[in-house]
Amino acid sequence: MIPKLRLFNSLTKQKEEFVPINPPYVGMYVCGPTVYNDVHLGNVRTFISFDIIYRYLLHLGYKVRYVRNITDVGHLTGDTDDGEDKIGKRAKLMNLEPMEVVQKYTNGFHQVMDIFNALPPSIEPTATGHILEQIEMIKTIIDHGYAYESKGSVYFDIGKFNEKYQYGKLSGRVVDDLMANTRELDGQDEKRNPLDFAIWKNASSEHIMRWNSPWGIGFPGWHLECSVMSTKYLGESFDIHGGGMDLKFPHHECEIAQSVGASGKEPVKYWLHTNMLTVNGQKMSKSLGNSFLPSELITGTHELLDRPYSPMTVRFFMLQSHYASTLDFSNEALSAANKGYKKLMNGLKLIKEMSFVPEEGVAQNQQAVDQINGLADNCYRAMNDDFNTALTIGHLFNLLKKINSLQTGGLKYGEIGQEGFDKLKSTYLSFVEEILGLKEELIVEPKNLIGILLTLYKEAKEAKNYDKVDEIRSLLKNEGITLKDMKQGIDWAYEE
RNA sequence: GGUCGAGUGGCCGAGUGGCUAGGCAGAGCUCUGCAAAAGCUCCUACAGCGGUUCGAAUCCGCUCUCGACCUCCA
Repeated sequence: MIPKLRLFNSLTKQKEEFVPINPPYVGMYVCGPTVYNDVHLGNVRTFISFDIIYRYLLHLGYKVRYVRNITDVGHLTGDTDDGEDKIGKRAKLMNLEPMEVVQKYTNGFHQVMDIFNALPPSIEPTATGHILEQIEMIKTIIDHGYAYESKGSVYFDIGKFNEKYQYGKLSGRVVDDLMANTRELDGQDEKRNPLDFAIWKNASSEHIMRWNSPWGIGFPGWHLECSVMSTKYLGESFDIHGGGMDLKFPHHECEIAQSVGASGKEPVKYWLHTNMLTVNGQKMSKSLGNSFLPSELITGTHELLDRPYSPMTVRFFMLQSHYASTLDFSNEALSAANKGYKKLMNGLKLIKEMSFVPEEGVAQNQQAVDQINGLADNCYRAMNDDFNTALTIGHLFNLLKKINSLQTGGLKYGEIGQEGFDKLKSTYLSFVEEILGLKEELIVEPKNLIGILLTLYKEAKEAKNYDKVDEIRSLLKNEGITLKDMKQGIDWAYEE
């Protein structure tokens, strides 16, 4: 008996059985990137974590609508209200339209997701594409009495909200404590309470990204888009909301407040938070200057790297830890992951080519069959326990031993029988490829392989081994490659 | 300062009361034209101190160390 899927709900701080609101449909919303510059590996980790969750839910047969937004409204660069926003600033710097900046980094983000083999979400809405809906939600929140206008901006009224609801319950904050700890910030005089946050912000003259609204020209608050787009595509209450730990407060807290303020309903059943990727024990972040870009990793050009690492190596490395644990990024750990990943891939290559061979006179080895079945169950058990990919991989390595033993003859096909073999093959394939999203990376360049064949061709020719010469020529011709014996030497061309 | 989390063998990293996690590195063996791969075996740890318990890495308390959030951040 394999226990059902359970996941750690940040809201209740407990592992709970996963029961969708409206099975077999599952709504999942994940906070996507702000596209004002390149995503780094810390960002990638979160998206890979949710990719696994998405893939596993699909594998279990759920009809998942996975919504991941693109934040393309520029939000303020710091805690001072100087009117400058990240995308606008970048646009000025690069002499581009803000939407060019947005497009550039959105494209880059998609490329990165692709090389790490993350499935695209079902819907990828943008904040700028939902300005009208955001204005509508602001109106509703104002109507409900949880927001007020002040000097062309609209603020969420935490004091009012907290009379009926509990602001801070997700991140464990207490409003009174927060009040005692607030700092002096610009623009606070517009607010009734320092904790109040902007859901619409009046645009200063230098602010490029701006829209008309009932409160004047401005732009929506950062937290609002997620409430709006999750509601639009998943409903007022949906199953899973995910994001990095660092978004828990204030972003997700504000999201809850806005959604509750608008609909009166609890928006999210299960909150999932991924932990940080660290470097030497410290959170990877741009401001600390310790972040790695995917491109620096693949080319090995980052100063902290002593060699390049492939995207799948990194994906595997990340899956060897649990999504809710911090993971430290280092050369040693990556090198170890690289070898482990290749070992797993060699198994994948083998099992794909293997098929059951009936053997006469070989007795079934019940222990081996039980081991295979047990390991297959363990893979599900591990994934069902809050998506424990690290443990799943451990079980896969044990299954791999069976595959290798079959290959070398240490274990006979007859011993495990057709059923045992099928179980081994289907489990390994579906967990490695479909669920963990790991794929083989053929690292050789086809042109280099052709070069090797040309060398053999040349040697055969020099040895006057014309049968071999003809064979090589004919084999290459089958692949659409013509050999050219010229005075200057041997070369090849695409067959015309 | 407030809130929360973490400290596991040479390294990474699972594990929440008793049962071999796993990977990498290291040692030995088998196989082998060479080389590799693979298989088998070994190395069996839980920050410190106390407590609960028949039994604790796992629960409780204290101490030390580290980190995250409290401001944009995956």
